Amino acid sequence: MTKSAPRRILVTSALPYINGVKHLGNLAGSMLPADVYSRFQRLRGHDVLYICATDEHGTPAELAAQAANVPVRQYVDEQHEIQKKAGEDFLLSYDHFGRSCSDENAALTQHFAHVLEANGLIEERTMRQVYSVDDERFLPDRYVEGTCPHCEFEKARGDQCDNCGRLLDPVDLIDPYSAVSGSKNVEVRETRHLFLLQSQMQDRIRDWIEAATDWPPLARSIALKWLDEGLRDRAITRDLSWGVPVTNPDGSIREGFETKVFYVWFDAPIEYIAATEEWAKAKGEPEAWRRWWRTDEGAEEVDYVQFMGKDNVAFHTVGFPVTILGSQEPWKLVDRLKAFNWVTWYGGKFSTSNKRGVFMDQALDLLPADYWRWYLTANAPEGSDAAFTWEGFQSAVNSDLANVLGNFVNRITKYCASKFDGKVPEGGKAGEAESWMIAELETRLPQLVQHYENMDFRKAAAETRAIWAAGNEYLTKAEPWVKYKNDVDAAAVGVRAGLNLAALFGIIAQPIIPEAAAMILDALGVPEERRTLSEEAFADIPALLDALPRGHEISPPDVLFRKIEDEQVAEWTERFGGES
RNA sequence: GGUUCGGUAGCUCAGCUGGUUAGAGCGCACGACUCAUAAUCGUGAGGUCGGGAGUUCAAGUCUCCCCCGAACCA
Repeated sequence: MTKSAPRRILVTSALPYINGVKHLGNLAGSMLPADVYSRFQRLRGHDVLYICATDEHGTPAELAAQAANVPVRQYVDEQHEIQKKAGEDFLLSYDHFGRSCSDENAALTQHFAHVLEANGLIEERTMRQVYSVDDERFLPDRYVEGTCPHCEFEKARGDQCDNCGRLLDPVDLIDPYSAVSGSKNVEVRETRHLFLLQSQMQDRIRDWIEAATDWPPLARSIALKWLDEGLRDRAITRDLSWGVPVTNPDGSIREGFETKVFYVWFDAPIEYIAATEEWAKAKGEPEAWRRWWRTDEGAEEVDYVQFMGKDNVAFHTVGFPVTILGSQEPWKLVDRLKAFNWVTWYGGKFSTSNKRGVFMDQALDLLPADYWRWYLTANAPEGSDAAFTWEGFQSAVNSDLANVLGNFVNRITKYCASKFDGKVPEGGKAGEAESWMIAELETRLPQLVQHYENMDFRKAAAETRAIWAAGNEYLTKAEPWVKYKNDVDAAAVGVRAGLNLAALFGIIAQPIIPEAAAMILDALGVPEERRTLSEEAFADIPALLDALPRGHEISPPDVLFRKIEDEQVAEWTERFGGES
């Protein structure tokens, strides 16, 4: 048997913006699948580093702080803690949950800017931007509103007109006003900014993307589309106070940039690297991050997997790689990329600003994390947008978790407790029913592993469920309660296999529903070192049905999953406005 | 407007490079069982694979046109 060497796998999920607790759509489209994948690979025995962080810079953060009437720093501190807690409560197994406002990120962002400029990829240019006198600030495009020069729609945003759909330049708006304050006291001013000359990187990026043949179609097509349209040079600084200061290589503030910072678009992805530095420092090995990111220091052998919603694909396939490749330094680039569509909410989208949908903290007030994790994984928006419905959620929880898995564990452990003194029984010989079960596992377990490796999460969940369901079928075939009447040894085989199946079901459930899985495994007394999905663990499948030590004592767990009642669905539908 | 992705049983979805009677889960109907969270197991109900045309010995699976939906466009 070949024992494969542990791989080193770096996982990142798109950085949630600092502005408020994320909704279930955000969760399902990046953090959750990244977590499930990380857990799976750890259980395979690989060395996984899962990094995430809050994206804390930018105008929305400043304005939100202003609205809350607190200093920006305080606002982001508070919001970061809230999001960190929400992630922990959802059992997201980050190795580190960092912050893009860290010193590490500031230093690294400045470093990249210096290197890119030295390589001739950054230059200062003058641009014209709308300035709001009353707000005392330059307005980002979408914070300028006015009359569309094309269709005369009166509430066109500076970046695009919602009426005619045309892309706009905010300086072309008629009667512009500030969307921040409503003030019409705005004017166009000239301001100097750093531009990243993406156009010069066009060929390098195309070569790189065309070599990445195993990217999913969604990611590839988005990236190639951008390239086909031609990469544009882009301002990477903004007239703002909250962000990474623009410095010279010696650390002093760059002349003319005293009131400017880098644009979040530029510094946020760099935080993937910087957060790894934060992680390394926190664990007292300040250089440990380098072997994950520097290809000249060991990162060449790392598999780097990124998870994100489809809106982020362009930044990860084109924007960030321009920074990395343009630096001409040996940084790790993404190897595999998994993009998700949206979870929709009764015909529309989840929306943070409109408070549409269910948010992470609210969800956990209703039910434990595992319930949501299961539903959102089994119905992940992989192939297309996926509709969240309370009925679908109820059905997934009641049928898959309570009836198929929960009831299986319950029935076999209770029966063992009542007839075999709560001990894994001795005696008997495996027969036809066991052969059937083994054959099922021999085809299904490898498929399960393959689905995870392919990052097909819906299929992985479906296969997990099919294996659970096969356990119930097995018990029907083995029917120990019938055999018990005449042949206790024959019944013992079924109970023993059933208990071992329960253990196996807990083991394979761990990536998706870690809490319930742990309850099952604890109840059966499965030792930590056996809670693995490694190749060795699945090498001898017949042995899996007789793995628990005979005579070993088990205890039926408490109810693993409580069913969702129709009344609850009705109440939640009412409360969250689920019916449209 | 451009581009991309979808439109398959009541619902949610699988169906690589075209090839026997189009599949799964849920729901539904009927049956079985009783260890179990009225759980489980079995059987079934027969969907013009959005519409039209074409290529082919053969198309849900390729080509073209149309209709509907969604997303993206820095």
